[in-house]
Amino acid sequence: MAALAGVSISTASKALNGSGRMSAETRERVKRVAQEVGFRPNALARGLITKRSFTIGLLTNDTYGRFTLPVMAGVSEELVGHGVSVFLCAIEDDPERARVHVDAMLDKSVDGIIASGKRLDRQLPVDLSGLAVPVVYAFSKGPADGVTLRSDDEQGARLAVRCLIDAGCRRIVHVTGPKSFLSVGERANAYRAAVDGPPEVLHGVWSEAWGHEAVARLWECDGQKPDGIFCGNDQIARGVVDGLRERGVRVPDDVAVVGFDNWDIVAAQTRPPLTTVDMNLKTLGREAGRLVLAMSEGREVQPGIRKLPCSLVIRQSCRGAEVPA
Amino acid sequence: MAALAGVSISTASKALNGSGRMSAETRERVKRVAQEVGFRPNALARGLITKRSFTIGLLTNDTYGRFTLPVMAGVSEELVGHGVSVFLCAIEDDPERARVHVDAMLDKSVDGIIASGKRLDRQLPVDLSGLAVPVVYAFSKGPADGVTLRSDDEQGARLAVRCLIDAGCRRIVHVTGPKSFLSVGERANAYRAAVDGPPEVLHGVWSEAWGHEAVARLWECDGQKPDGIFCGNDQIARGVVDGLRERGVRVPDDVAVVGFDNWDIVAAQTRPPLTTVDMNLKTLGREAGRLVLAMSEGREVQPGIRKLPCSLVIRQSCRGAEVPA
DNA sequence: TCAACATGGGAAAACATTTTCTCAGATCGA
DNA sequence: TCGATCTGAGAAAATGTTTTCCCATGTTGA
Repeated sequence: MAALAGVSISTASKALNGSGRMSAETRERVKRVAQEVGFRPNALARGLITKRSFTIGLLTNDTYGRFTLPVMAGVSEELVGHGVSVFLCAIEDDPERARVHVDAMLDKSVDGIIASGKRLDRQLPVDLSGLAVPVVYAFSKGPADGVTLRSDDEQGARLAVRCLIDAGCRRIVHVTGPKSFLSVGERANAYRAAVDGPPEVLHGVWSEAWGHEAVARLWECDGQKPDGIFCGNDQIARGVVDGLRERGVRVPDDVAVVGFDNWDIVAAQTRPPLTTVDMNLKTLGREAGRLVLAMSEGREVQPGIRKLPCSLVIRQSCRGAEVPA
Repeated sequence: MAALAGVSISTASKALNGSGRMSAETRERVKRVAQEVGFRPNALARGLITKRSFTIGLLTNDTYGRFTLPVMAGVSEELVGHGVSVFLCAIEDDPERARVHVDAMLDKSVDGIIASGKRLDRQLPVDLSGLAVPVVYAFSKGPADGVTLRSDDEQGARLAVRCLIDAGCRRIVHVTGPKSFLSVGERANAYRAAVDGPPEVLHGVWSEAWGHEAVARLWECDGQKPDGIFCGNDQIARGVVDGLRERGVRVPDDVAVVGFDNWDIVAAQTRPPLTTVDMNLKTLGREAGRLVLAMSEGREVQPGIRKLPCSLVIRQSCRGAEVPA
């Protein structure tokens, strides 16, 4: 212990923490010695007395999917700089396992919990309200009086539609996922409001196959063909682009396409690579970390839903403002 | 505290931990009361004295990729049942951040560390040898005297080639990634040993585009065409399948294709869905959790590289034993 | 010169457990 | 009946910090 370098344990503690009273010289000396011997205070002992463990828990039911992965990375990155480590709790929609994880975290006196999921209109299979620790919901549904973070899907959809309009599209249709998803409804509403002509929304499932089929439906009926397609996610967009190519329709020259999610593996490998909406989930994770930290430090945080803006990643399936005027 | 129910604190502790001496009746009573009031010992205080925090750290530099995701889930699932929580440490190949994470974990007295990455021939950008806590390397390169867990890529490749042979293929080529990857060499070696005719290995990058190009090369030279293609990963396989379809070659009837990784989003959406090799990374994660737990409990674990078997997921691009004899 | 006060630093309590000691009473063998 | 052993349970130490007091000594003002 660094106290061997001149002062008592209590003085050393105060020196390192910037509390207590002592000469500037003593404080400096203690700090220097601590630095030299590489002293690191034991977080367990510290946590025992301060009631802060510098630890938070991240609950997620999305262990294979792509949504919470960037969220997790964002949380971890944001917090490590503050000395806070993150417990990863993978629950597979299993209430029992969730309970076990939450209990384990509470035993370890976590300073807060972030609940994260793969759908922002579904709750995790465990009730986190009434816990003694603060909870932040990130890309997951929370209670009405909770602190919730989510992407602004309407704004994202507007971005997509605007990009198509800027590219000169006059007849834009929306091919998207099941109506049961909240975000599907929101994106569709924003699409309807943003588009000039009469809106046309095709609902299906979140797959490439549905993208194919949607193209088939659009092209195999008579009537005017669209010159722009806004897709509910990148998988559908890929199916759409593939379907168009197979029909000899050129993307983006004949029809421009915009996706949603910026799922790199899909968006970048599509021919041509997809212009798509990015929900900035890593930023969302960082924000969740920031908020839960603030709450754990007793700072007041307004409950409610915070919508974080999406951004548009322009690749080649829609070139946006390169419109000829 | 449950000690209010008849006995002293020390007796209560001994009752709940099964240590010390007391009448069976007392022990039962304490346990029952603890259960009733929902008593949960404080892990910080316990860790302070027992030197076990029931906490391990998971270091990964693969925050977007698909490899450590299932590994992480496996670790978390395996350990939570033992009361152990897992610290998620996302380091982006950044030695500085890695250092910070490791320090934070050591401060919190983790019982062990699992180092996980996206390539099993690359070390994480931080030296974990000489730490006071046990380290397990999972899908990441470790030191020679370390405990390392990895997939058995040679066995996986044999599975793939055998499936093609069983499907009746006589001329099988291998389209794979860059030579610089250890696993590429291993899979190629196993392929060469398992195949009947003269081997042919095409190296490229890990992309669909390369799969396309490989098909172009194979079909645009004269000479015998392959009737089976073993691909280095699912993305290449998808490119190959798409390339074949565009040439009017039927899969699997004219040419059977097997991929590697079982990356669901790619393998299942390919037309036809890919038969592919699964590295069972979740199982690998569980095993890593098991090992690090054992080591943290002082049990002896043999250093060395443990290869875990791959399995074959049969979909439609190669139907295996449905060979007509 | 003396009380009042500021300054620097240490002693000890507190945190919630586990673990080692100790000790009174019961049991047992001779 | 007496020492020895066994049994059940509590007291106290220990874990590594932070924090609250407290006490010297020095300084200031009257």
